[in-house]
Amino acid sequence: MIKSVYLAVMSSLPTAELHKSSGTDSLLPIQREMAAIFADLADLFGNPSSLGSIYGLLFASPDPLSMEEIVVRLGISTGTASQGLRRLTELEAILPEKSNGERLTRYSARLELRPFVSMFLKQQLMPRLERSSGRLAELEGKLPDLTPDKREVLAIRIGRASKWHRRAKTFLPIIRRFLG
Amino acid sequence: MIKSVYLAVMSSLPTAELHKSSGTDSLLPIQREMAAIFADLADLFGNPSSLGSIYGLLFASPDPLSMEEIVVRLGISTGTASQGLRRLTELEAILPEKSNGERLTRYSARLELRPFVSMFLKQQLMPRLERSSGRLAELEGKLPDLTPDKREVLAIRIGRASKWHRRAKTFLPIIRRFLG
DNA sequence: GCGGCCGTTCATTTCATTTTGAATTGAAAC
DNA sequence: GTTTCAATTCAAAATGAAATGAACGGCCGC
Repeated sequence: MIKSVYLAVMSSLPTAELHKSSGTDSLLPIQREMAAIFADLADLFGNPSSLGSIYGLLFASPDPLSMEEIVVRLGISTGTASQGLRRLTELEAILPEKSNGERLTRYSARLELRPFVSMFLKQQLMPRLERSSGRLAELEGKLPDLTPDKREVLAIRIGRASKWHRRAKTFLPIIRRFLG
Repeated sequence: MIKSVYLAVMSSLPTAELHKSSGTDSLLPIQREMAAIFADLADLFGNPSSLGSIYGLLFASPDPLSMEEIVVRLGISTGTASQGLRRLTELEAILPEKSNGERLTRYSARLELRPFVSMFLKQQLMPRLERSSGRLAELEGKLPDLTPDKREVLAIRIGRASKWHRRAKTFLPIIRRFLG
């Protein structure tokens, strides 16, 4: 039924909430748009868009927000918020802060891009590239089964695919340094 | 029911097919593995894995294959094969060849990586980065609505996100040249 | 024309991923 | 010890992308 974060926020936010802390109102449209922008980017990189929404909201929040506030502002469920906050904390994309005297944890966005990119490359790209180049290497073991003419062709092709992998792997650290 | 390309090929390939052209048999395990490797890579980059399977099969085929042969060898439907072949042809990742005198088209893999990477960057990444940096720029127009203190914080943050985008966009052409 | 084979299309199905929300946990306050 | 409230868990529901396959279109040789 609810089709987007935009609609969710537009429709589900009680007026009371809007005015709880005056001066926050004018921030909402910006937070909403930022959440949407980061949601897009998140799924561009294969993450659930809710991750991006949460990060985007925090990115556009001068002050740390509690999970409750995030749930209300984005119109998402507590389950999604809880899991998203955990994941973002693991990625070191956000910072949980136990504020003095209060029970609840508030979260703020880390503004550096480096940990983000770094984690993505190290956790998503590298392992998969390693695995597929390993499989390519194993494939060479099957070459002796083939007739000589086919063996020659396949040897060349496997070699070429392996070269792609090597190039990609040398590139990752460079990207990491440049964006960090 | 059928859980993977591997199982599909293992279970659904009639023995008759296996022996139609002798000498091709020993190639099959390699083609199967190559299809699986490329299927993984395809979805790593956000493409349907069938695209990767088809390309991988052709990559491990010394001679061009017809759609029918692809369907049989991978155990996929004609619909999937047809769409996959069209897309791969558009991406210039494979080469369709109308062989002399025969009605059917045969396909072979282009072995260069460049068109692949190039198309991916140009068609997938660039447009989305452009769009989100556009949205960020528009966001600056909403800054005047805010109180001065919040305005200052948000201006800095939007500026930072914009910088990320600029960096990413300058990087893409470099990657393209390096991998091409 | 006609017949038959390639290939495409698209409504439907399948499947994996993401989200939900109610029940549960756990820890601080009293 | 009990109450309370933030936060987590997880089975079930919703979503959306991909695959299916039967119906369709069109081209080629005859």
